[in-house]
Amino acid sequence: MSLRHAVLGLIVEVPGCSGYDLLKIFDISLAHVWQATQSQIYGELGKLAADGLIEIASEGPRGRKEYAPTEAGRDELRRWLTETSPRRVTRDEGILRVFFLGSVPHDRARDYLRAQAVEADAGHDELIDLEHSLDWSQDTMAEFGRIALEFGKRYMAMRQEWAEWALTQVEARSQETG
Amino acid sequence: MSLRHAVLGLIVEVPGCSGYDLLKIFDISLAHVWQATQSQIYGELGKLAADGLIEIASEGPRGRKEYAPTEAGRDELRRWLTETSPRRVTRDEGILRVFFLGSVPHDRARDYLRAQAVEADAGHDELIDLEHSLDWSQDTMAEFGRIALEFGKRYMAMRQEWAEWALTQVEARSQETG
DNA sequence: TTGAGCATGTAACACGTTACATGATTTC
DNA sequence: GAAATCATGTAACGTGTTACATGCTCAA
Repeated sequence: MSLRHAVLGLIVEVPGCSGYDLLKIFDISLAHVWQATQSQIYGELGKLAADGLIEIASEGPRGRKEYAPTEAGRDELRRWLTETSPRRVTRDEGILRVFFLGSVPHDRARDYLRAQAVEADAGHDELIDLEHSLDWSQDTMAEFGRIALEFGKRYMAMRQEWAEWALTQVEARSQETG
Repeated sequence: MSLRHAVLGLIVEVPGCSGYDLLKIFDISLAHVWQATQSQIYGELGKLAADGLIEIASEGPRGRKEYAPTEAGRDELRRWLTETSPRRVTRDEGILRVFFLGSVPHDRARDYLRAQAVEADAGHDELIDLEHSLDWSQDTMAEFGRIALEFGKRYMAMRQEWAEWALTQVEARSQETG
């Protein structure tokens, strides 16, 4: 139930935010960590409110609903963080495809790995831009947000280096076999 | 539809394998790349066969069904690899939690990051064991399997280094604020 | 006044997880 | 003959995606 806790956590960290605000946070700050769609977010807000973990603190123009955590909600967030362990769910289509690159001509495999390197580089740039666009001095998530961002940067750099290394491996093999 | 292509790809690469064999391959070789459950695998095999991308090559004892790809199946695998791009779906509960570590006492946050470092190290060891247990000389996936494995090893190493760096950051901050 | 952006919600479908259910073969 | 392992399948439920549907407010 990570989406539930992602939404709950954001309501705790960003008080007074609405579903619409959350949507932007997911699209920008959490884009590389936990994706969520608009319908998931609104759905989860309704469930969290029904379960008494968050509540509508105020209503604004255009039907805007600003949420705040309840005490039960804060407790649940802490419980999740301290009494449960994250599970590692691994699904990486980019790497999955590598297993099957033997089914396509060598030059196609090389194209693929080159594209992977480019993608990783673009992802790295995206994170640098994000780093510059956020107002860290104001942000309650400043300390741990920076730590998560650093992970993203290292991840993208590693991925790019790996793809470039992989290219050298495939090219060496192409020479051998002709 | 990555699961579909993961199953199809394995039927192409490992001819004569059954659902049961596939299950083991997913649990061992693909554990860090694409998880799948038994019910997903059997379900997908049925759909792939119904769509004419694979077929039952022979039946063994205990109801065992050995599959082989059809020409349409091989074509579809190549089409997937060359004409579509992998999409990056990012969901990492371990990193998600980092965003909310400000909600728990500093020493709990440190415990969490320490556990992350230990987990990454264990994952690295698991991949080393896998590397030693596979018979690379016989394996049709040898070349690209090795490249994927190298990714896993770099990923785990990077993750461990990051968690250890994160710990130093949090510890420095603890000193400052008391 | 019109368009951009704010703001919420639902319905249908696809994908993934857990648990249940069954039975054959081999090995000790 | 009992246990381990091989082997397949389904049902119920939970999560995630896509598309649809609606309406308000503010600024140019």
